[in-house]
Amino acid sequence: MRVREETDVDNDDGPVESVRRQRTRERLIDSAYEVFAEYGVHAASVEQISERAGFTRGAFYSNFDSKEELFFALESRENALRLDRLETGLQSITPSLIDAEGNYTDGSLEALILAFLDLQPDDRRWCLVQSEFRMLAMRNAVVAARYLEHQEGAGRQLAAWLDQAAALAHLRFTIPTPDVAHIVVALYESAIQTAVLMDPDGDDGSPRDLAMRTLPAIVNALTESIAR
Amino acid sequence: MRVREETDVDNDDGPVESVRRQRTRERLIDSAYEVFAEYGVHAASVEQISERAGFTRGAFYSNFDSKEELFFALESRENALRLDRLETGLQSITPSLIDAEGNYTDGSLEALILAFLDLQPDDRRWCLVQSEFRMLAMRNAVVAARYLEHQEGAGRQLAAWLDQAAALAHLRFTIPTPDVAHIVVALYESAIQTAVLMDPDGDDGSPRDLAMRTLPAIVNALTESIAR
DNA sequence: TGTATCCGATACATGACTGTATTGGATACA
DNA sequence: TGTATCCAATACAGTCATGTATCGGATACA
Repeated sequence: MRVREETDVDNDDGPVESVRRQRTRERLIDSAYEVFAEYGVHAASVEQISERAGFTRGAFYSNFDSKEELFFALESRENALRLDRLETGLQSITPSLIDAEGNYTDGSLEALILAFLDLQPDDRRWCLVQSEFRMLAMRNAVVAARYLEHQEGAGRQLAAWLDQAAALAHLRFTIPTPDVAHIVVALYESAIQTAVLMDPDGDDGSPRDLAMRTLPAIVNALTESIAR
Repeated sequence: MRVREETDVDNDDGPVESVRRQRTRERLIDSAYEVFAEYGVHAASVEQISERAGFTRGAFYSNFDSKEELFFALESRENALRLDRLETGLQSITPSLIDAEGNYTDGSLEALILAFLDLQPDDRRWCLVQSEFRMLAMRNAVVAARYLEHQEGAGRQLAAWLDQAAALAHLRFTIPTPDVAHIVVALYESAIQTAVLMDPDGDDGSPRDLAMRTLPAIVNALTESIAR
């Protein structure tokens, strides 16, 4: 039976996990991120992933039961990270809507949308991995539930922020805010995908033109000012 | 050397092709449509595809060089078919914008958008296969060129129709029409994907709610009436 | 009906990936 | 420094898919 080591860290999932083991897992997940993006989940082999992480398959099977489990671990880690970033990012750009005297700056909702778009690191890798996850979800109800849950979480967060920003600007949306959030997300994702398609090697964040051009216009068109 | 048979059909690609061979190819493509949608291009095996078509792998390798070639043949066939359907569909719904006396019916642009959405057979299978193709394209520049070419073709067609419909209704778009077309396509595809995610087995065409709800509102918000 | 050609079926060789069972080096701690 | 435990490396067996080379039945046509 395993005896607890002093360096062990108990973070509530599973009984106990050594730091060494945690590091190995992290490196495997990092590697999986690259390999999955490059070849796809199905085409990637356990050996490729292990090798790129500097291990053999032995290490892999000592830490994960299957390639799919590793993929889910990758998704969990990245989703949590991005949700965090979204939250802090939205908080950081909201204040720019009102100036020092507490007056809202007219027409700046569009500017906020642009700021929001700039928050998103449009990582080619993330787009690919996310697309893989969506495909998996479209064929498996359990995975779909996971996918939709995260998607809705992000959507709610964005909707809440949109409501707050609109209120500050004395505006209101002419369609339900959650729908606006969905539109923003859908157009943003479509734009990222198109960017990846047009420039498969580009890691620069520039070619999100479509979303940058159209989203502010749409959001603007979908608001009306509140009589106060 | 092959001697031309009377039943042969020469349709300009490749020298000559017997009807028997054509039928075999069609059946293999039909089968591939199902199997690719069910398991994905990579997970599907040549044997699965051949078997479901009622052949062995011998037939497959006699007709295609690789699984990928078969996939491209499938895409070509379906893309052509759908582009055709889109064209005739758009033509058939435009006249409903003006009544017998030649007067345009007010506010019916939204109705046309709804009619357009109803045109699209939101096939779960097609969504899956198309997603597979997009993924392949995101990893391969040659495939990407193919994908974008078709996408732009459909976009141009839709944009032209939007312009025509707007003109009949004495409206104009406040952003470039191609952008409007992109928005329509992006939101529509997003809605289909969500529908597949929420109901993996459903073949009924109902849950495109998001697109149905929001697109008319967006298109309406992005138009202004022309002074005449 | 006879025969040449076509085309799909069959058999085989090969390679790749998986998962497990075991080993040996590294690590933590007295 | 000694020792128990851990964890990744290694070796191995088994499965599955691929692609090719060959065979034999079906088809077209005289």
